[in-house]
Amino acid sequence: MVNAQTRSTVLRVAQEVGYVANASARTLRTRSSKVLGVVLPTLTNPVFAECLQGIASQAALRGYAISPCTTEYDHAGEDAATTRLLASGVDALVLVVSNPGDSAALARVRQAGKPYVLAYHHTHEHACVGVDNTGAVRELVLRLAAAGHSRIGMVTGQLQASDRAQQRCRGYALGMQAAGLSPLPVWEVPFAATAVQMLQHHLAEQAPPTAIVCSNDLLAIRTIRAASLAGFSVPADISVVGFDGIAMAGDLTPSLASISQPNHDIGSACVRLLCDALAGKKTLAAQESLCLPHGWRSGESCRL
Amino acid sequence: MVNAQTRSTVLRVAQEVGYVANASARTLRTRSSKVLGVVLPTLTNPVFAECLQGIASQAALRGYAISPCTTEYDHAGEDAATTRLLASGVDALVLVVSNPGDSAALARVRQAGKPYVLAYHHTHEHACVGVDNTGAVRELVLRLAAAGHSRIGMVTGQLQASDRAQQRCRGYALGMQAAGLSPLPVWEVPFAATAVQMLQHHLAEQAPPTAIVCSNDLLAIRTIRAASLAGFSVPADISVVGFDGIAMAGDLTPSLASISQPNHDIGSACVRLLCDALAGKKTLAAQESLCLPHGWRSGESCRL
DNA sequence: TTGTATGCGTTATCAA
DNA sequence: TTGATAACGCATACAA
Repeated sequence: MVNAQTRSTVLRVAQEVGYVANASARTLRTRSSKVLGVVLPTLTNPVFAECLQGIASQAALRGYAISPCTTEYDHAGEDAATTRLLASGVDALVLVVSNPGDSAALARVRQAGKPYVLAYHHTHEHACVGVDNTGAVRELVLRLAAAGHSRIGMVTGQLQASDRAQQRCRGYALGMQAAGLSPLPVWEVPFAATAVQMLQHHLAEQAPPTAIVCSNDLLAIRTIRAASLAGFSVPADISVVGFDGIAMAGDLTPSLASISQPNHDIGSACVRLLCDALAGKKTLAAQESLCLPHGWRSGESCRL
Repeated sequence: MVNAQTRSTVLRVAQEVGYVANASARTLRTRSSKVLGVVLPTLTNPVFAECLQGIASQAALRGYAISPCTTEYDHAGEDAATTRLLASGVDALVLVVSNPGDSAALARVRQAGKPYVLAYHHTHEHACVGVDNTGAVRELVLRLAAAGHSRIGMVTGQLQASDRAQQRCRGYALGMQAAGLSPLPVWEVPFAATAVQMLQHHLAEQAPPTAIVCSNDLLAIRTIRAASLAGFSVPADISVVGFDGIAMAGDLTPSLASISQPNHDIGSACVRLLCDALAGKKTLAAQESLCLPHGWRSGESCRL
């Protein structure tokens, strides 16, 4: 309700003097920052970087800025990141935590009363967007078994640092059971570079697996390296499969076979849920959770 | 200047009611947000993710939060990111742009009068923290020549999207000249997945190079794939060297040889410069620029 | 359609 | 050492 004449004049002058609205003042007054907080374990794992791209582009579409924070897989880091974001006045949060069950950070967010959604998780206690980790691995193990593999192994990162890893290991156990095979002990390795040595050591066992399922792509890359160092050829001696479907997988040699997650879509779906909730001034219910379909990215690392 | 008694009471009550200072109000009043803006091309290239880690940890140490933004190597993206960060009230900026020479974003920052520093760049017009791109490649080419390579090629991403790439190509030219070799035409490929096909096509030429220098590690990974698809063995037929020294390089098979940059340190050095400038209420001069030493990460991909 | 006053939560200034 | 008051820049409600 302003004269077109006046409007254009104001706009022109604003342009001329390079006026930009002060976000802090606006936030203070409106009690809404138009910023979404994002809590991720790390950005050096491309999975999360890809997801963040999805978050960023969708947020931009809906007129929101984002504020990403990493926890480095650390419990205290999760807490620090959430506290900081909450204090900075974000309107809502996307989180990837170690374990939603015992997360102090999550409790804090919940208490703050802001809408939030967990990415990559899968629990009935919170609104989540992810894939069926357990089902995906179970299905893969069955396919490997059908292809003739009987000694199928599993490699995972530190289980306590990720409920996703736990679910994937569960899928391994279920798959082996369904295939009538006896599961091998899961190889749990640290995130550090020592993982390769450790895997190499495991592979030196008599009768190593002929197929190895890894709980993420970065681990799969290290498993391939360990196999190579141990004198095995991939996939001739050992098939290796990852989980995540990071973009780089297809550029590796051998190309990496992987259960792929729609990382970009997981991110954008999270933002969509949050923005819809914010638009309706509602908080997000666990019922709103989305289980997105996983895919299969075939690759030379796996004989199937 | 407050009674210790009063102080503790206030602190206790604040704790009890879960008081957290409102960042927007504080920023509005003090005209200082204690936030550093970070403008990066992308986070799906691990180089920048690693650098961001360095930025984040150093910033935390100095009591600053960070606000990262990606441009996706887009000129308009640079502009949008900078505008947004400036409006959001950051105290200073770390930037990685396509080309400092013609960057509208940089002009904007400069005009805003906030301290800023360019990461990975190397120019006398601005405060920079980076490595000697040209010298590093030149030196490598000489070493390759000394090892008996005479057909040495160069692969780069889109030159206009990165002055670093331009400087590295220049290093290639200088190195070939110094070695008394005639430089081959530089292979410039897009960031897209079609890069592999393109490289494969190039490699099908009669007498392909026996050594290829790539302007970054992601390209080197694709070059190795292209070589493999074209029927060449790395490094038996072709040696491949990257640039960046991303952490993952050592986990690949073959492990990737690379000119390594101290990505973490580049990030933390940027923050150190900015915080010192902020503490002294000064702006940053180009004289403050830092040229950090590059390294050589040997790897199986290169016969040297 | 335009102008004016008030308050968001904090810090800084000044008086007590 | 403490308490009261103004101002940061914006949005809103209301008056003109």
